[in-house]
Amino acid sequence: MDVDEARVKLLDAAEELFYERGIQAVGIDELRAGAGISLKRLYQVFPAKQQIVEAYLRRRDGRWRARLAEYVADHPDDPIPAVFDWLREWFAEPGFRGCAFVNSFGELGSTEPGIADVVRAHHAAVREFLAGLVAELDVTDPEELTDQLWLLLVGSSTGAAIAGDPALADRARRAAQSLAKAATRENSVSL
Amino acid sequence: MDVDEARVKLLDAAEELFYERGIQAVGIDELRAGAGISLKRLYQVFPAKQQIVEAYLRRRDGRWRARLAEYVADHPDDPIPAVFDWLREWFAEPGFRGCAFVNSFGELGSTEPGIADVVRAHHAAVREFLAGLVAELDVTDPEELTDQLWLLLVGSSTGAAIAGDPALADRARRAAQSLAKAATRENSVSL
DNA sequence: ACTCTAGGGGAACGATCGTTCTCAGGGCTA
DNA sequence: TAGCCCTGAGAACGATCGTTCCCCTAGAGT
Repeated sequence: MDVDEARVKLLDAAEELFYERGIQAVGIDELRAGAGISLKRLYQVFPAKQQIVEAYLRRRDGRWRARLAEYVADHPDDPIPAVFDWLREWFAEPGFRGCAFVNSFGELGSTEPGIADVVRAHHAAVREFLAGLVAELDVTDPEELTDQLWLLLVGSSTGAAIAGDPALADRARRAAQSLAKAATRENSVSL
Repeated sequence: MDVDEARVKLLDAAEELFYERGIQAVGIDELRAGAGISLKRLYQVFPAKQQIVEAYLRRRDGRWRARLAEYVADHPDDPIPAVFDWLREWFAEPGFRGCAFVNSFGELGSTEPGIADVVRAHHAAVREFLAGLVAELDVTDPEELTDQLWLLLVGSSTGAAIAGDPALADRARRAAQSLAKAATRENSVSL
């Protein structure tokens, strides 16, 4: 087992354990056991727990947005509703526990600036993705609609976790469509 | 200093410290020092930290909803926009760090069932409050609009904390108005 | 004035955490 | 085969946590 393989196994274990139970609730030794590596290897790959946390969040950011982008690319006719269709699938996955970045921010955002930075970067990137979808539409205020879609995405992720109701994605989906329709120049002109 | 006074001082310190830095990051001794009471008193009032946490969340739930309800009652002409006006004021307060319940849920929701229960109760109560406002309107699907307003509330609270932008309340406010208008029976009939 | 008791300050305890250190073993080269 | 270095397993360390215990003082009641 070389360093690269250990890194992958460690991040796999970190993702599973940190997301399920929170960051501070998972100890280094549990991480080591979950990854099936030795403590020496672990500290060789990441010299401190905080770096494991940030690497976990960064990898999850990339994978999460890639999955979303892939789903949306597969539904080019209705990209914005597709976002919320994909969210609904995500909400219904076993072990869904809300947005890992929101959770991490609530737990450590005020204590560990590095974590707060990763969380802000993730949400900025998600917002940029949504901005790309909005740019395809002819809306009077793209920034406004982008932020509103982002609010629905964040709200439904968090709300679905707390209420335990994946159907909130459908509520958000219809809200998004309604807002998008109201924002289109075509619509406001025709009225 | 009697027990009741110690309880109040303790919850005041708990609210300030837990909200600012997270629950696990604040130790019992820091809580004791912040409240200005002795360790003996502290354990006389609450026999365990977990009970302090739940009492803190319960008191915050009541106070937060009372402040919101009072503000909305003072603006009877536009109750739903008033919700988001009040949110904007809250977001702009120094030390705003998002929804205490969302943060606590992310930190300990999967580990401490008692905390998860308080968080769910808070959000259910907020939803009920919004449902009362929606009930004043003549909408075709009150449940749908209630959930959508709730998503905007949760999303803007969390989003404003992460993005550090109180103006997201305005985005949410206009989204809420747009959704409410689109949902009214009057509007759908006139089209 | 003497006793009794409640309360404050803070040491002590046991558990757990992140991190470092020790040591034995096993594959490599000479 | 002998020496060497890297690794794995896990003990050890120092810090910190929640909680309990001890000791001393101060004030009320007789």
